[in-house]
Amino acid sequence: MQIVINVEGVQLRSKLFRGFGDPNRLSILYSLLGGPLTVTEIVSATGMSQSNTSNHLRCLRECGLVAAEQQGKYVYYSLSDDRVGDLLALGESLLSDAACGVYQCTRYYASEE
Amino acid sequence: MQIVINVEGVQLRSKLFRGFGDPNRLSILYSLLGGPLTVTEIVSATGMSQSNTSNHLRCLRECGLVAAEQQGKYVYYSLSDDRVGDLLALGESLLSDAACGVYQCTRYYASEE
DNA sequence: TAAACAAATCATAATATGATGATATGTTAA
DNA sequence: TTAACATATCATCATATTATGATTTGTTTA
Repeated sequence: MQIVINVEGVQLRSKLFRGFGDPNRLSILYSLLGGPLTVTEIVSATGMSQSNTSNHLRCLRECGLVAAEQQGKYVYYSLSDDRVGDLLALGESLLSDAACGVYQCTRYYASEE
Repeated sequence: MQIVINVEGVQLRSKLFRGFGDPNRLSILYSLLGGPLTVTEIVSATGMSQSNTSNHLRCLRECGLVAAEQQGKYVYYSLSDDRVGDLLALGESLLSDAACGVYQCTRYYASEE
């Protein structure tokens, strides 16, 4: 099997995964697994600042991972597709496997010394 | 459904996805879908420099997404787990859905103006 | 052991990303 | 229309990430 994807295609795909690749965005996605939440609810669920939450929500929204719907003075956010949850679950599965070395990876967010 | 994950757990999970979140690393992973390759083969398959390839391979290796095996003067790299390919496939599925807005996302690797 | 090739590492510079505080916009209800 | 609250945006700074060229380490074969 040989799969060839052009440069543009790879960038597109990496953008999708990068949506999941930040702790704060991932916190937001996890918080939405239970159903739609307002921004204020996401703020209190994640402990992030309002501004930071809004910035990351924009990223997630632009990348199509979450959907926003205004209701009165609230904006409800939700996962845009079941497969977003599926991807999270598959990540869980990979991580829970002892063979996966992510625990030892010190490349990101880890004190190197 | 309510899922609570501590800060450490979220960082761990985001590290996993960040492995997929770079165009060059993703190119490497795609090149390995067809089976194990040596570093030199990956270099020519992806067009990346040897040094850059090696750097990203280290990242992927430390995060447990690929496995390395020395054979003579070559080091063969391969996907460490079928679920790595599954994750790529799930990403494909999400992307192929018109509802997904990744195409419009200009946050990364896109000329804004 | 020396040459030739494969792969990894290192220091550095350029760039991308993320967090913050201040501010602006939008919505409801008094 | 004003006050109060919800959300988004902006400019800026600190930091993380990436790519590069030079160098080093490791392996095989002559």
